[in-house]
Amino acid sequence: MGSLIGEAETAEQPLDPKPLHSLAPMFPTPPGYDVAISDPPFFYITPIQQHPGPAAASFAGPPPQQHPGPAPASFAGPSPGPGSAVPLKATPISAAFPARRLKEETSDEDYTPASEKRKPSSSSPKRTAKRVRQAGDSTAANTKQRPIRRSLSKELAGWPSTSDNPREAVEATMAMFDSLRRRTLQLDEKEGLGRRADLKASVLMNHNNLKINTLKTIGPVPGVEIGDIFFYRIEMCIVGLHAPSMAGIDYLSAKLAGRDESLAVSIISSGGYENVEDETDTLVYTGQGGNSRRKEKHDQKLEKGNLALSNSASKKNPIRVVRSARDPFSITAGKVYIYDGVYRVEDSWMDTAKNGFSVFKYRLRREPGQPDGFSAWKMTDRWKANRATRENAIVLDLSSGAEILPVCLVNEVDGEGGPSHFKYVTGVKHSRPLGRNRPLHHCECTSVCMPGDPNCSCARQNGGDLPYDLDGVLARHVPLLYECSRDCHCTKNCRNRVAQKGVQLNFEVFRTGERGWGLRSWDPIRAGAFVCEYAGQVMDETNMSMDVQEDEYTFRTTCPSDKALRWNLGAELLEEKGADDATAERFKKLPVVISAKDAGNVARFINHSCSPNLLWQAVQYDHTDDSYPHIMFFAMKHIPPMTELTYDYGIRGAPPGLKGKSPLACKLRPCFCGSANCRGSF
DNA sequence: GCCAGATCATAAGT
DNA sequence: CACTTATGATCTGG
Repeated sequence: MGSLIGEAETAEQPLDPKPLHSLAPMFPTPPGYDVAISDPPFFYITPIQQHPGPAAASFAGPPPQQHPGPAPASFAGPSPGPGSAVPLKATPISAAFPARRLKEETSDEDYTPASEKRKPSSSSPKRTAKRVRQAGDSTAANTKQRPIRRSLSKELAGWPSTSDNPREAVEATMAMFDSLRRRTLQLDEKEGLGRRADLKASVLMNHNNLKINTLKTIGPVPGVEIGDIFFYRIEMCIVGLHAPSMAGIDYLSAKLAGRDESLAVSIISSGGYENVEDETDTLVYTGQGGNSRRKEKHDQKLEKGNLALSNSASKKNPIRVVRSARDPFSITAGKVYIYDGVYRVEDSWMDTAKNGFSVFKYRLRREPGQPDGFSAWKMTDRWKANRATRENAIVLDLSSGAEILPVCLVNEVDGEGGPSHFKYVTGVKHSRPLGRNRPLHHCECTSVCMPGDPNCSCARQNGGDLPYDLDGVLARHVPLLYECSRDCHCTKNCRNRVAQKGVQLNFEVFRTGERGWGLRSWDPIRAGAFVCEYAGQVMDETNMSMDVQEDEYTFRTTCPSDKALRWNLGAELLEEKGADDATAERFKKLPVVISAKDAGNVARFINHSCSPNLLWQAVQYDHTDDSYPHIMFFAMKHIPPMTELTYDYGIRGAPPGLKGKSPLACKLRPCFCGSANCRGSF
């Protein structure tokens, strides 16, 4: 077997000295395939697609350069004209489901929720804090598909295309996927069929042509940046970073590559094999196969991904590498995948695994000059293990012990010694007692609240859904969210107690370039995860006199931004009713104003961005005056460690179309968020 | 009570 | 079409 590798290397030796781009024009284009060549070292190859959605039609070269060749035009087919690149216009979602009906064919009419089919014998559900799962799900129930009736065409007008702005397209695609996934999970759990919502969301994406970058590429994928994180393998398929849903090695087959050899394009090091992960610029990767949990173990063969990697060892083409880590906030041993840029195979050999069978080994070296990816994780891991190792720290705990985890204060930019004095508090203080005359809402659930329990009054208060999943991830942005209160009979482990438990992240307040102090986290934050509350003094706006200076430490609700409203897009598409519920009308402007000038928490350092990664969610649990809820921040997208946290401050003063305008028409401040769609001021 | 391994259904490719 | 690849969630046994 070892000689096979040797042969492959020897056979390719004559070609080696040439860089890939000089080889590229020599690739013949097989019938039925288009090969487009851009500047080195990237080229794009695809079979001609039957569904020439804009993803294929408008596919451009790696940013910022545009695709030079005429090849993309040949993908176009009946593609929409410029400016109308909406894949779903021609594809109503009714075509999307049922994705694949299994044997017991059911129509939407005779669809019965599994909860109604449950056997009486299984009526004693296991209720533990950790394994909260509806008992009695049958295999038959698991084959059911949730019907989706709405057409996507209306909602997806203006859907970003990869050619307009690849980054925006990737973010929108990720947001859509996770919104579909979270809502699918929330709905399925109620019926006891909450399995693999990630795959269900992916099928929906696929059948609506919502996947992007479907052409396999060598080198970077447009819009996917080094350091981007993913919480499911399937998320990387959807944005074209790594096509196989399971296999760790993605490659261009010989036929697709238009040559006599396959080439590896992407690998995922997910901990299933004995890979060497210590270094951040090299990786020793084990080939695939022979490791099945279901069948007998055997020697690895030089085929498929292994063969492609061996070919890449002699071709030296760039290979995207995804590393993985344990998700620190998942109670079910979830993983985080981190895109770490491109590597090249340096060496390959055969080895014997611990189980005695032979495996292929590949040493890959990271291309120099790329931004930090996985190495940032190693850095934050070190700081978490020993906070004193944080360089340029001014204060190791800005909260002076008020938070569960210390808040570091660092300045790597200038000579500022720290923010002006304030008192660190973790909650809000009201100037008058609130809703004392009404009893707190509460449920009678024993142990923990369960999805689908018709007797849980907290679920009823939240429109029949528990708002969070088992990991505390928010399913949807809602006008007002009710967590379980101190009068609820459930335990502190109930999944409906999330934001009330306070901050669980390792934060640091840091000096930004142009925006004063900012906030970021040493931990990864997944979309929907709770970040922090806006703490401070709650002001009564009606009594607020004009001379009360509104400053940078004042939180004021505005109508949620478009981005925050569109966070629910996927969820709305799963509803049988219209998606128009999610308009600004549902989110009334609240009178609550919070000043963090004299007293506050980390939230007072969160800067504005027109392209934010946080949204605020009104949450109630400790009083009954719904005009003055807690203001809780949640992640709108997956946020890698050390990324500045921002939210959209909204348009202050009297934005057009908004009634009940603020009496404090305050001066607009210039915006330095630097995003592509920056409004310029806020 | 915890963890490794078993079990199960699954997507997207060859 | 059969087969491979291995995930993610839960279940089971030591």
